[in-house]
Amino acid sequence: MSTKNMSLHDPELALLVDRFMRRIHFGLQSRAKDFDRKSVGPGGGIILMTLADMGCVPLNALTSRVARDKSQMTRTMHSLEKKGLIKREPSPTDKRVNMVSLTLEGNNVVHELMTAVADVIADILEPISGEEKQTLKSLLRRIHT
Amino acid sequence: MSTKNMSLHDPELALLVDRFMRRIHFGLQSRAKDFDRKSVGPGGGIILMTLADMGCVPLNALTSRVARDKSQMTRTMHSLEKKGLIKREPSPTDKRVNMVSLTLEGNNVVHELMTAVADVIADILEPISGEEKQTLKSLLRRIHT
DNA sequence: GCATTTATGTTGACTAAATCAACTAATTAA
DNA sequence: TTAATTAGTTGATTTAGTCAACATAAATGC
Repeated sequence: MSTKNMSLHDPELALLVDRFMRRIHFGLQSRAKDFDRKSVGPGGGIILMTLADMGCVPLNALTSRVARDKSQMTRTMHSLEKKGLIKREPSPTDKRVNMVSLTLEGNNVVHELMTAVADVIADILEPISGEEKQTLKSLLRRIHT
Repeated sequence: MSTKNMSLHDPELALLVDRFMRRIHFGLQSRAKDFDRKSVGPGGGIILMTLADMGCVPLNALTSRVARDKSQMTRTMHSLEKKGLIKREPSPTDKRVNMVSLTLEGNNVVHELMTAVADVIADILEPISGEEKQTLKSLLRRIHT
């Protein structure tokens, strides 16, 4: 209900962003064999990369960062744990919370994953200049604050 | 394998974009009751908005624009058609293709949807200036060319 | 023209992800 | 110390994504 922004055509942004994300998805799929994406599962990749970015954090912090339902998060964590990519340890200060972090193996997988993603994104961003890429990233970064 | 872009941390972009999209998703969900999102279904919204943007197009054009599998697209179309939001008519020049377009009812729904989306996006974009919003949109637009 | 190939769209079977409600246990606030 | 929150899990259900097989129409190549 905010009246602060009256720009008429903002929904276009949703379309553009969705397309962007799906293009990454498609690009990764075609290279899936190159880096064994199956070991991560289609939905696990972003979570692993986010985790690499965050370090060792309470599960609920990760959950809200990636904006997924907590119940689904439990299952994804379980699956990634079974594959030896993440580890969970109870927080010493609060017995409710689980601290999650990447294992060494997880770090390796994330590294491969990031290489593939960077590659796909480089292709997608091909129409804009390097400077513009920086602008794009810094704008998105500032949005999520 | 493109060597044209060596920026080291590009995967971050995937994370940022994913977060952006999920925040829209969440924002819409909380307002779902305001505009009867159920009539559209969780996945139909972007397709309807894209269709509003494209007009009357062959199904395969829409399919590749939204980057979904064609089989899933068939089902989504079927569902939206049952709800009276889109119509399909065989192309006169090519009997294989279906031309899809919004119905009047579909246009109404899209309008409500766009209002809601614009509202959510306005909130998400709150940290950046109006000029920067324009920059963001035009960058994304240029990427998808 | 006729055979081959390619493109559009549909169906079926299957897997993965999202959603929602109910629940336990630990913590905090009243 | 009761009541309300918060973290996380489990179950049931819905929705979406994937992949192969298929029918039909159109384009391509002799």
